Order: sequence, then C-alpha cells, then structure tokens
Amino acid sequence: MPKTRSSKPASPSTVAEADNPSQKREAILEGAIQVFLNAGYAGTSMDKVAATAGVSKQTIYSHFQDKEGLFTALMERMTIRRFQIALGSDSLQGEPKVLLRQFADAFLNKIVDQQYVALLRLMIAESERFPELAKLYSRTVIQKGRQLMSDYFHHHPELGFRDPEAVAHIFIGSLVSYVIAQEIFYGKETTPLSRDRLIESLLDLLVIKP
Amino acid sequence: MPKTRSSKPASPSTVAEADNPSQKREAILEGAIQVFLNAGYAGTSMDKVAATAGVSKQTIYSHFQDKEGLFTALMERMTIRRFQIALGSDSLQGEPKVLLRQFADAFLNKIVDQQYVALLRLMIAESERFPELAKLYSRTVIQKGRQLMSDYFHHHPELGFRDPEAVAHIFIGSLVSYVIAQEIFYGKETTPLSRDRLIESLLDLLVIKP
DNA sequence: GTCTATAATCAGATAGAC
DNA sequence: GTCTATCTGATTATAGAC
Repeated sequence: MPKTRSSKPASPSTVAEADNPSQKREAILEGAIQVFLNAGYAGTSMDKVAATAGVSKQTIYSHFQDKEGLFTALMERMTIRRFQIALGSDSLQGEPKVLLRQFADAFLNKIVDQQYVALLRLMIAESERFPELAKLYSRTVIQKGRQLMSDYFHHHPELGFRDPEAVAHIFIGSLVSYVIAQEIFYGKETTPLSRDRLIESLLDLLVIKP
Repeated sequence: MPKTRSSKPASPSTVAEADNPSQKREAILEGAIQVFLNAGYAGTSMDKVAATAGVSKQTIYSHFQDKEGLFTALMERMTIRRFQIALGSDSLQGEPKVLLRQFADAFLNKIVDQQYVALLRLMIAESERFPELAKLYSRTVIQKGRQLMSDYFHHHPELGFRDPEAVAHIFIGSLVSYVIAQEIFYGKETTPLSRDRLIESLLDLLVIKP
C-alpha cells in the first residue's frame, strides 16, 4: 500500500504544529504501546517509555501533555485501529450455519492475540480512572460488534429470534467471556475448554436443529 | 474510643503467633478491602490503608509481610467468601424454565453489586502480576459455577445439550460479559440493554420452544 | 504489639543548553 | 525540537521508643 503523503508539499509554518508528522511521535507511540500493554498504567514509567522509544523524556513531554495524555492518545488509537480491522467490514452475509462459525472462528483465531488480550485487560483495569476511554470502547467496539451481528439476525428471520440485539450480545459475549476465562484467568491451565466445543454448542443453540 | 488492650491477658508465647485473633488484623483487612477495591493495587498506599483501618503503618507490617502479602491475603479471602455465598449451595433443582430464570435473576440482582464489580475489575487488572490469585479465582468461582450448572444440565437430558459443560459456559459467560459491558464499560449509559431482554433471550435459546 | 519518626528509592514533571 | 541534568513529592519499608 503506497503512503498517502509521499508528495507532501512544504508545509507553511503556520499550520506546522497540528500537521507535523515528526517520526518521533510515532516512535513514542510505538514504544509506549509496548510498555503500557506489558506493565499496565501504574507500572509504566516515562523513563521506560523514553528508553523503549529511543528518545529522551523531555521529547515525550513536548508531544504529549503528561502521562495521562500519552495514555489516552495511545488507547484511543488502538481502539480505533482494532475497530477498523475487526468491524470495518461490510454487513455480514451467508448462511447462518456457515457465517456464524466463520465469525466465531475469526474472532477466536485472528482477532484475539496477545495484544488484544493485553488491551482488554488494560481497558478494564483503567476503566474507572479513564471512564471516557471505556465509553469510547463501548461505543466503537462493543456496540458496533453487537449492531453488526444484530443486523445480520434481522435479515435472517428464519432463525426465529424475538430479540436479535439481545441474542447478538449472547453470541459475542460468550466469545469474549471465553477469552477472559481462558486467557486472563488462566483457565487454559486450570479448567480448559476447547474452542471447538464452545463453537459447536453455540451453533447448536442458535441455529435451529433440523 | 477506649483502647482495646486495657485488660490484655498474658498470652503464652508458644502458641501466640499462629492463633492470636488480634482484632487489629480484622481492622486492617476491612480497611484494606475498601481502599484496594476503590483505588486499585497501585493506587493504594500503605498510609491510606493504615488511616482507613485506624492503625499505624507499622502495625500492618507486623501482620503482613508487605503490600503484596496484604493484597493476596485480602483477595483470597474475598474470593473464598464470595464463592461460599454464591456457589456454596447444593445442586440446582427445579424445572429448567424456572430454575434458569431464578439463577440469572439471582446472579444479576443479588451477586452483582458494587463490590463484586470492583473485585472482578481488580482481579482482571492484576491477573498478570498475581497469576496465582487469578488461578484461584478460576478454580473456585469460574470452575465451580460452570460445574454446578453443568451438573444440572446433565440431570435434564430433555434440554438436548450435547455438551452440557460448554452450554454452562455460554449461559454464565453471557451473564458475566453482560456485567462487564454494562457496568465496567458503562454500557448502561452508552448502549443500554435491559436485564429482562437478556434473560428472556437466554431462556428462548436454552429451553426448547414448545 | 503498637506507635512516631525516618531512611531510601523512585517517578512525574521541569529548566536550561544546543 | 531535542537532549542532559535536576527538582519535588510520594511511597515502601524499617528503626527505635514504649
């Protein structure tokens, strides 16, 4: 994919600030992602971010107001990106048996990785200190996902759902809670439950048996 | 306030340590619960705990090795207690339509309160720093709950579940993810979904329609 | 066992040179 | 804009008196 600003004109100094690309800012955000996701908000020091990003601490403070500002910028960015990747597609299409299995498969095997789990944990951990971040996640990721699935159910009345939105929550909520139980609470080790068993039972419940 | 040690008997030194009731220890734990649940692990200072508990800081260090020791003792205690209250009952009994509604109702309206939400958030937040705590929660709360429901499904083959354990996860996971979405991510405000709608749809899916 | 006072460390934020 | 060096406050943990 070609860069969009390959032929950037000389930017007049009057608008320089808002539009300054400054690779340093990127480096800071990249480094900060790693540190925050690994160590959590309190466990992250600005020194560590500076070291990881390869810049000095003061450079961070010239791009972001303070630690909170850096954190929110970071989390907003990740939330939006994840949303684009995960839910940016058009409306869902296909036969229920196939589509629902595809969706669950894609969620568990593609969307859920180390970074997603770390982001989810961090969002929950800091939801009280940063309620606006949590609400952003709620509006973009949770609501969009539910809406996408709900729309699909609306187009498939043969499934017989009286409340497609509520069923959409149940479907997606089962997947998310599975990730939380297995990954965050180490259910993988203590009380394993395979993905296939979860998906099979979900399909059994949602798709009317012949 | 009268001092508590006005008539302290001379305790025999041989058994004093392990069996000393020491109301102070209770006071510390009580105060620590409030502070940790409110402010999180990093946001909690030993000074704040001491002030809330009404003891000096050194008294805390005479009862607990350090901040981590206090935290783990606290969380273990709360996990066990919650488990006793929530899942200590005998096996579930009753007609599916009634029993499942009762269970969901009880979970959403009795078990889930401010303290439960705070505990869940804190467990998730610190699951990486304190993996043993997370595993304890997994083995006691999550697994026991799933087992309780799974046993019930085993005794009701008329429900037609091929994999009762997986369905148990779906049922309980839907409830837990509902709490996370509505309470922790402020879905209550941004994208509300009533408890009744969730419960009705859950019953529609699980109990075979006539 | 319990308290007051203190040591030692660390992190967020800033000052000033270039 | 970027860097090095520094200030300030807070926090964990301990020392020592009673």
